[in-house]
Order: sequence, then structure tokens, then C-alpha cells
Amino acid sequence: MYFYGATQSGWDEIRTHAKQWLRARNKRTIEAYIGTDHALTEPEALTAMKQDGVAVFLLTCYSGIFHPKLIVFSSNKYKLLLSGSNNLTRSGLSSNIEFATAVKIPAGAERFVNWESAIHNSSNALSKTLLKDYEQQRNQRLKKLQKSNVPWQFTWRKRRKAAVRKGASIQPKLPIKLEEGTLLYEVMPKETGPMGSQIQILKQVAIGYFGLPNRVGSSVSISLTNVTTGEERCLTMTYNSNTTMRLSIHEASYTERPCFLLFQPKRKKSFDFAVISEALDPMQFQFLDNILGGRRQRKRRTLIF
DNA sequence: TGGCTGTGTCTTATGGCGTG
DNA sequence: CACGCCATAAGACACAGCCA
Repeated sequence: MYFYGATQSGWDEIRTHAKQWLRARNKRTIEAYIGTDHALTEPEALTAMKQDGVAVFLLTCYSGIFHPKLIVFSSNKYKLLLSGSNNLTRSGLSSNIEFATAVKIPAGAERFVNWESAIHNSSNALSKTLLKDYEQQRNQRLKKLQKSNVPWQFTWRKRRKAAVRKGASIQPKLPIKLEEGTLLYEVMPKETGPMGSQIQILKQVAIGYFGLPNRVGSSVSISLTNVTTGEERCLTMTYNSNTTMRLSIHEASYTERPCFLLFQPKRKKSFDFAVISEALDPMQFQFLDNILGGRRQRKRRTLIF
């Protein structure tokens, strides 16, 4: 496959099917040629693909922008080309308006074979060094973007927002159900941490919801599971001397904002959580935004159901 | 050649400070 | 009290040097 950009959530959309496809017959392989232009491709996606048995190549020697969105199924006789407008991203595979078409060509079709060969010659197999280098330059770029106050997402003002009427009874599908005990927490545009991963927790919420003892210096360890990715981790929340309490949620980085966090208690000091971002989940985001009153203020909005 | 150890670098998690 | 800027501790990782 050939993609201008690939994200972790995009690969998550197809990884189960890809792995099943690989296992179904002997000698099946997947090769992925991924672009790095505009820093859309997430290093985590490349690592995950490689771990799942995909031969990953990064485009390194070309002019212009590497822009294809193409999947090729090859057999001895034919090649089936699925070419479209979507990248290997969750929004491209699920929520965007995209177009794709399928074309069957003979396996030896000269012009396409030459194209594939040219792409292969313009790329390098993903190595630790290559990945690290891309990751570093991408992080620097994201930091610069944040510092320059340029919003990550550009949306034309004339564009109408996703329409979920206030008080609408139809609830969009959320990764975490809004039931008794669910915490809906707004992420501020410039929360702290190197990549904006640190979320400050309101005192009332830290004590009342996460079980932090009400005295300076006390701390609580909580286990967090991202219900979208399945990642589980243990984090510490401390009552700092300046009455701030924080959590490092790297999924709520600058690139995902504006966004909401949803928490649901599982066991004692153990919570499921999900990030609902406006860019990736516009309907869900709008729905939650409406619940909180529909207008972001200087202070964060939060609600325990 | 392989294992161990010390050192440096980078990333992530955590906490302090200034300010409104 | 809480938002946003920043610093730093802790841990992961890479790599060189040494020795068996």
C-alpha cells in the first residue's frame, strides 16, 4: 500500500483485518510505502505496522510531495488497485467524505510495474535510526506550531458546524457511555507539558472523583485504560503546594484539540478513558459540547453524570 | 564474540512559578 | 483557585569500553 499519511488510529481501523489476511494463506506479505510530508504520519503508526508484520518503507528520495492513497492486491495474474482520496487515518477511513475506486490490471502492466519500482527505489526500509530522526524533526515542528499560536486545524468560518440540536435525544455512539459516574472533562487549549500532554485536574474533581486525599503533598496512583487503543498505564496525581493536581494524558496533545476527555470508573482507583476530538469525532464532540452548554469559556467545563 | 557496566541522550511524567 | 509557562526528575535507550 502507498499512503501520503498514516496515523495510529488509522492503522487501528484495519490492523485486525490486515493481520487476519496475512494469516489466512502462506507467503502473504504486506508492504507499506508511507510519506512523511507535512508531518501527518505518526511515528507510533509506523512502529505498530512493523510490529504487526508489515514491511514498512519511508519515502526519502523524491521531489514534490508523496501523495498517493493506494492499496494494491497482487496475484500472479492480476493486480487489484484500490485508489482513493483517503489517507490511512481514522477520519479518512470512517468519518470524512472520501471517494475511492477499484481497477483490475494485468500483473505485468508495464507502466504500473515501473511506477512501483520507482517508488521502491525512492524509499528506505524503516529502521530505528530513520524512525528516530523523523520523530525528532516532527516533534520540533509540532512544538513550533504550538508556540506560534497557529491553530493545528484550519476550518473556514463559513463552514457550518456538525448539527446536533441542543437537547437532541439521539446520542451519537461514544467510546464511553454517559452513565452514572462518567466524568466529562474539557481540555484547555494550552494545557502544560512538552507536547501539551499534561492535564490539570480541578481540586474538587481530583479529591471527589479520583480519590486524592485533601492535603498538600498527598498523592494517589490511578490506573488508566484508553478504551480506543486498549493501552493501560498507571499515573500519579499529587496535591502540589500550589494547589494544582495534574495527569499526563499524551493522547490529548495539541494536535487533538479542541477535545474532551471522558472517564468512567472501573474499580477502585482504576478508570477507562477516551479522547473525543473535534477534528476526528465532530458529531460526538458537538454532542458533548452541547451537554456542557455549547460555548467554550475561559474556564474549563466539566460534568460528572 | 558475548556479557557487563558506566555514561550520555532523549522522552515522559511530574512539580514550581507567575499571574489573573 | 486554576491557567499557562517553564524546569526537572525519572526512566528508557543507545553506545562505547572493558573483560572473560
